[in-house]
Amino acid sequence: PFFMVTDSVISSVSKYLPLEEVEALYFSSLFLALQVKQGGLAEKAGEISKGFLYVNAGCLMSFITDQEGTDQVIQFSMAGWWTGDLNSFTKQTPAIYTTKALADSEVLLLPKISMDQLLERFPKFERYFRIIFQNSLVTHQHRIVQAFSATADERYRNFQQKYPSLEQYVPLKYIASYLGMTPEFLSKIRRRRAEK
Amino acid sequence: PFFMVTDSVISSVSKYLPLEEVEALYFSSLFLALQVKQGGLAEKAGEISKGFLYVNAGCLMSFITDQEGTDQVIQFSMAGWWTGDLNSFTKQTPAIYTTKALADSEVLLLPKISMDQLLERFPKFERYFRIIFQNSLVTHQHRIVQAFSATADERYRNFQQKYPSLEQYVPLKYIASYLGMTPEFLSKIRRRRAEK
DNA sequence: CAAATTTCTTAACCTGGTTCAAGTCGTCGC
DNA sequence: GCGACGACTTGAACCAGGTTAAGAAATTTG
Repeated sequence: PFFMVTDSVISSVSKYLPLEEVEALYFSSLFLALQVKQGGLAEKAGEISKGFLYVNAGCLMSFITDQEGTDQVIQFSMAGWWTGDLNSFTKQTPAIYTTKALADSEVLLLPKISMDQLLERFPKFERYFRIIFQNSLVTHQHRIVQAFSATADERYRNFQQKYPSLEQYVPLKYIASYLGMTPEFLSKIRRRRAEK
Repeated sequence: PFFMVTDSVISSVSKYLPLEEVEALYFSSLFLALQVKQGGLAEKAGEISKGFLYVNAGCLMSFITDQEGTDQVIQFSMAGWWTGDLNSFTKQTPAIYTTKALADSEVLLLPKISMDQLLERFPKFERYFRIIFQNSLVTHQHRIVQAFSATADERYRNFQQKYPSLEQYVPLKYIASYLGMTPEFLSKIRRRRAEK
């Protein structure tokens, strides 16, 4: 093919390791491209993860639905990020997260078996995933610190700074949930700010 | 030597990859064993991480000291766990966490250069760290969900269930901090429970 | 063992954030 | 083009958890 749907993942990997053409081709062949319409689901809570998800285009979010039926947003995933229920993927147990498209999106699905095969055949990819997970871990640690020590207002400010693009097309109620507050309170914060 | 201080890390690695003797020996040689007395520091905020830390014996905790001088506990680390300021280690920038021994402890320090050398010489170790980080990421995700959706009481319950051993020798005020509440409130929870 | 310091608890009061209920606005299907 | 639904806001009552200050236990120190 003259242009491939997997261009973006390949260049993401190439940032950390030089790839031979065979490796790149084999890697590419493992993915399944999925078109997910806005509002559509890439992964459902209760089902076993079909694969680790790379966001090629668009924007998704993962959330948990608790006993009372309220959604708790865990993360937003933009183009170039990996997403999905990592625990379900790793252990092939039912997922607790649902991953939903916030805009029409293209997702590349890397099935568990394929990833296992990849790592066996070309162990150098271990390095790529090691780095991805290591970086993600640092981000998660920061988020825990923030969750406990920052006020709702500070959390919102940091969010805006970190993801300026997101606010435009993600409904505020999801942002509120991601930041651990009610939509009503986020609304109050916004008004307080507008007044000054 | 007839018995080595690095036995425990090696067996941790062996859980995920079979090691040849040369590899094990080389790996062992990279560590620096540190004895840290109760209350002593393995790593200081403001200084650049001297290495990634493996807890061989004892128990430590990592915390941030904020502007007002209050400590916010990020994590406890028991024997067999890795700890330290991962961001400082990775990028060799000043640490924001301080890591302190809660009991007399033995810590194995793996300097950044040594880890880089290790991964270059024996790339199979990438796999070990990939798995370690991947698992840790799952744990961190769960903690974020909890931070936002569980009450103080629930968080304390989960903590007791997950780390039954810790409560005995960690001061309650640190547990309170780790769980994102004040020591006074934790005290209140404990009394409410005792009454029923 | 007594003094000093740290940890833990108690209680009164305060506040950031939630809940609930109502109302406005945009937008989408028909 | 209007009915209906979802997104956002407003306000009032309420509550989980924080703050402050003081005292009781426990632990360390001399």
